[in-house]
Amino acid sequence: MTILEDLQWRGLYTDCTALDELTKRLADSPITLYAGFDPTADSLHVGNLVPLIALRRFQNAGHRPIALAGGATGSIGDPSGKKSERQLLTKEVLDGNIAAVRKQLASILDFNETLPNTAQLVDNASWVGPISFLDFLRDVGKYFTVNSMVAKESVKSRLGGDNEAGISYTEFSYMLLQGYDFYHLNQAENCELQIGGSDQWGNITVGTELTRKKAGKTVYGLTFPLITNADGSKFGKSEAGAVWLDAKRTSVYRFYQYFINVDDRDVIKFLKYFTFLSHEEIDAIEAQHNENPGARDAHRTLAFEMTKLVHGEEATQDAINASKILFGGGLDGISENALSEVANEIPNANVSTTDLQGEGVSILDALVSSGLSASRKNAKKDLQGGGVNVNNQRIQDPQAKLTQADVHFEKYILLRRGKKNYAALIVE
RNA sequence: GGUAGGAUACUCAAGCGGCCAACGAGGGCAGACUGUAAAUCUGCUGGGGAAACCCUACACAGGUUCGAAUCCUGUUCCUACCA
Repeated sequence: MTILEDLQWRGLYTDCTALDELTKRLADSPITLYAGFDPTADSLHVGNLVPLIALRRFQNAGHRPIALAGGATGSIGDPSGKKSERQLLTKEVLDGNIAAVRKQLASILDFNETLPNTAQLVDNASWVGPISFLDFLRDVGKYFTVNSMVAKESVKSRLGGDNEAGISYTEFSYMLLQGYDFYHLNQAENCELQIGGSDQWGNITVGTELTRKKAGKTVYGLTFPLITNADGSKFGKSEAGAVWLDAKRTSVYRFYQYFINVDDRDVIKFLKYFTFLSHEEIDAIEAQHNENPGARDAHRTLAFEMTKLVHGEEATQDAINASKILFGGGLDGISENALSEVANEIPNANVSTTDLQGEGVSILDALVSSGLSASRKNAKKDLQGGGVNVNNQRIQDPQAKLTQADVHFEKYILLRRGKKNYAALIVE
């Protein structure tokens, strides 16, 4: 099965600039391809994984992937899929973001230099930066009519009668920069294919056009569908915000839990999108899932594979162990080791022994300091609604105090809000 | 530049000078049912307080009034029509 057939089977194919030609080209010999990542934050999030993993799929198939960190394009702001103008990032923020994102790109792709198709990281600021505005207008701008640019979806949606948000000249120019990247990579690295989400179609075709017009060469564009959740919510967002790849922003435990909680209707789709499992393996999981969805085997596999890919095997095992304990029943008979492991995986806060003695610590304060509730007021409502558990026992009295009696192994108190939000108080 | 209209909580959106911490919808959170799923039903959704109640909020700054999200003045920003 070819790489394109694999992508199609996985539902990762939306469009291609010239499918038949690309199919032939890929069959012919290894190709160099790239995908771009704009450093809009100091970490990638799970939504960025599709193109990144796709690069890896190509690499596994013998092709040479280039991950582009958009130091230049990121400073402009991509209008694609945005309803309004974006806030520009400062140079310092951008530099910090690029450094952080680079590391994450590097963890998914194989940078082993002994490979003939070792991955490569580039920053478009290195070639866009030196170009003068005048040169850019003459060498790139000249190849495009405003008419065709205005017709792109990313621009059109900002010009429509109802949407008066408008678009700045800066963001309008974004597509030219991205198009120039493709041309540059074709010249410098013989890159012949750009991949990206379907919202990137317009930007990608600017690149294929520019390369054809300027260099007389045919290069290809390939897009994936945008990931959607069955319930209409945004993929990659949890109640705590985006699900980041950086463990400091989204703990490994939370990352694992995000995938455990995926809607049944999405789980097989996501296995295809995100994992490197074979078709046979996925088919088997799907059969099992349809047979007995309550077993949640598909979810467990998805969460395991994803967490392992991003955070490594060891951290994943810790997250799984913590999940087993927290969702496996009561705390009775739990060992000190197990509890301590759990306490370190989930959000935690400290309390002092002296505070627990005598009067004790107000349950409300504990909920707030552990981050489970936004305010005392809120904590009270959670409490009265029956959503708060201490050591897995429901507490409803807002006056309740935590004392030494609640402490396990002289060190831990386990708090829970709702069904799945845990936090640990660590006594010191 | 002229004229008219608008700015309300996460979003949309209602709001008679007192009964407005502000209708309703969506979203979110929680409870029940479940499988850490979906659907459904119920409650909650500014902060402090055990509570009575207090504080902060309806673009910003002032004013009228016993009392303002609601009336007046100025400012800023948006929108439509005209130029």
